[in-house]
Amino acid sequence: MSTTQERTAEQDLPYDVFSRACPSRGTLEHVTGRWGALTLGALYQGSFRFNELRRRVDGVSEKMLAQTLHALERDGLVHREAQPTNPPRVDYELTALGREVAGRLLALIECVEGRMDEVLASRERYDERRTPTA
Amino acid sequence: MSTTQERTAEQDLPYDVFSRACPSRGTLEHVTGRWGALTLGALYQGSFRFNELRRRVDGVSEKMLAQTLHALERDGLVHREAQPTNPPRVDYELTALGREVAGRLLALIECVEGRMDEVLASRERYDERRTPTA
DNA sequence: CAGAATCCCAACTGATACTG
DNA sequence: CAGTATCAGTTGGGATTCTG
Repeated sequence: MSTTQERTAEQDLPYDVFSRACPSRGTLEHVTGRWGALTLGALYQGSFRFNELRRRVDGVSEKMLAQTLHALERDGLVHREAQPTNPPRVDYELTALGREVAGRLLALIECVEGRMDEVLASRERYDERRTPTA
Repeated sequence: MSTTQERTAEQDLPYDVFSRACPSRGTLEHVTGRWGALTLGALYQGSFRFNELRRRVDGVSEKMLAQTLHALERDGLVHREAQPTNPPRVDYELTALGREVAGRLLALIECVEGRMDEVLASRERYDERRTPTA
């Protein structure tokens, strides 16, 4: 083990997502994953029931939404409020922490959406360049 | 077209990532995907060669890094500068667009990293609650 | 060094069906 | 309504090998 601690002079946060073993990687994936991101984005608008969310997040399956909500709840980003009525009613909403994270996420999403024209144009150029002219 | 435009009072961007068919979803996934996010984050620090990036993004395989860089280059977020020398030298850096996106992404990453203690605490509480006391 | 190509397993994902 | 359980198809992703 001659591994010298190659500190890359970034910052001194206790967690470093660039490191393979950091737990923040897992959370980041829950947040940025396909359904995690959209779910957080949807919940930024308010409180919703399970099937309301399913409709808002177009294309998500029951299974994936449940799984996503579990992960986000476990990470403390989403609060699950279940009423023991019949039929059952369960509401999901962001926690304070979740709202913070979702805010940054929304900023990112809006940034990407706002620049999609550039992205699409770039793609065309890229594909053209590679297309065999023959 | 009897579909009533349920405008959820969001904004009038031409792209809506919440919609299944929107191309912004794909780009968002390139950006937020496991390796996409870390790669953009790493490139925010400067220009790097292929293997330098591999070292910075701990755990990424050659294949995934190449694949990730292709997608980001195609989307116009990363610029690839290849010098026809021998041995070859290729540098990757963010485009102006890429820098913008990466900036928001970094804000998100730092937010998550800075709150990991809360996340970890939440996880413990959650797991405890579910653990059969038996 | 910078990558492309191949192989292959594991994980993600989506229907479907079922339960409280 | 709010999920869980199961199964099958697709993709993700790592290790290895090969090329310019």
